[in-house]
Amino acid sequence: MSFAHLGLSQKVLDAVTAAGYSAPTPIQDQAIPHVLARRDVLGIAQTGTGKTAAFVLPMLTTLEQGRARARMPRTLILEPTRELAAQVEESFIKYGKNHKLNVALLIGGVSFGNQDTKLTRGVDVLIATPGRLLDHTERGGLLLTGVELLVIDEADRMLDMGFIPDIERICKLVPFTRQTLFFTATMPPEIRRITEQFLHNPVKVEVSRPATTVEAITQGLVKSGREPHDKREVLRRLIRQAEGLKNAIVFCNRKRDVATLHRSLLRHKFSAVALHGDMDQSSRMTALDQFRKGDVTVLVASDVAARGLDIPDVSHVFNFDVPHHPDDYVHRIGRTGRAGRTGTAITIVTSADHKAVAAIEKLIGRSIAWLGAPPADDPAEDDRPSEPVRMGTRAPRRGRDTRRDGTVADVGGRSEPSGGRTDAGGRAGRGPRAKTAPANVMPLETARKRPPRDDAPDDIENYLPAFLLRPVRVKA
DNA sequence: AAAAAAC
Repeated sequence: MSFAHLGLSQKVLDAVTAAGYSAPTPIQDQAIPHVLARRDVLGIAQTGTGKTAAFVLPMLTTLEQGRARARMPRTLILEPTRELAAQVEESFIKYGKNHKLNVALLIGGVSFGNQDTKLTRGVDVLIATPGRLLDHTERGGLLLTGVELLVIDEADRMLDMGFIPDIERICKLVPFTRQTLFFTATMPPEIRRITEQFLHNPVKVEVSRPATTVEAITQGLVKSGREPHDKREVLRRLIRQAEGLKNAIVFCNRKRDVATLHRSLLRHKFSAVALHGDMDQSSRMTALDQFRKGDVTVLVASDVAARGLDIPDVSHVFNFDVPHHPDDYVHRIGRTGRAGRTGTAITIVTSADHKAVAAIEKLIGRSIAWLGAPPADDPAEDDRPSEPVRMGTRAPRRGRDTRRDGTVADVGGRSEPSGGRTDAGGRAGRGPRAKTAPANVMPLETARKRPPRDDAPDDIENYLPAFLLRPVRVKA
């Protein structure tokens, strides 16, 4: 089997050969001839199946005829996240190296100016996330009336993210006569409805999911205490003791936990970057780039990285938190064990997570083995700072973005050196510490018969000024 | 229960 019989142009075939590919994947084999025949395609496939090239290659061939007009893109590709959009752009650059096509990326978080200049020059391929695309159309800088081919990628994820109304709006802005390529990993009823509405007599192309949860990935569960610092310690041991660890993605459920864990890992001298949706776009790009190139070993990420991201050679996935939705588990661990390689996925489980684990095991239809807790690899290992904490000349500001532990809620993925900050886990949840109440306030626990919360603030917030405890007369 | 995406 080769690419030669699919009907692709010589320019495209040359680029494919130059990229080192010789045989099409099943989805490429099945979809490309139909795309070239200008049929609508409903592709049921996940990332890792070669889905992107299945539309990029025939699009390049088709676009060799004709020219783009100002502000009227010839083709439009919709992606749910900025990273996926950028990934598709890279694919066009790679396979379009023998073409002179204008490709524009319309995503949020970057300036309008450059995007607008490109649109004015005329683009053959427009790759966009829905929000920024609609923004451009509303400003009048973009007309979708010339779109000959529309690609809706990762449709089920768009649904999860609430993008379907946007997608419906966009579909109404492009000509009825366009060709539509629609890709989804699953077919929930809402997606089925959309396909009936927007596809005309589509060819259905379905490929089995790549070996994700089965043979390619070794899965395991590891017990941990519930406190974040317990989990961080378990994670560090897992990373240090992992066999054949080349690089790893660590997933957290929340963005701020991504930021905290990232800083903690840096403090412990791990080579790590963070990726989540509250980081500015250039930091997101840099982080992903450094991880892809192998400049850093660990990517700490939210679920923005769980689906679709193509990083072919991730040896380990660690779930710092058990994902709330079992589907997310499958997507997360699917970042490893790709492209015929094997991978390891280890999930840190606390006593609060057993229901979520049961839901995951039910979904994947098998139980996941419990691995023994990793032994301490260094007796001195604990969650304290690896060097004495030097306080800066100014006390850390306790503003909106600064938490009790002195860490900042989001550093935009920049690597902060370890000095000068207090340890994120140094005190977190270690139980009550000796109180030194200011003379004029009464300890809260004296005032109320309630033990201090584990995670209660250490300082003034833990005390109630005495005057507040005096009885107050309220007139009825 | 959270994340993602527009200024």
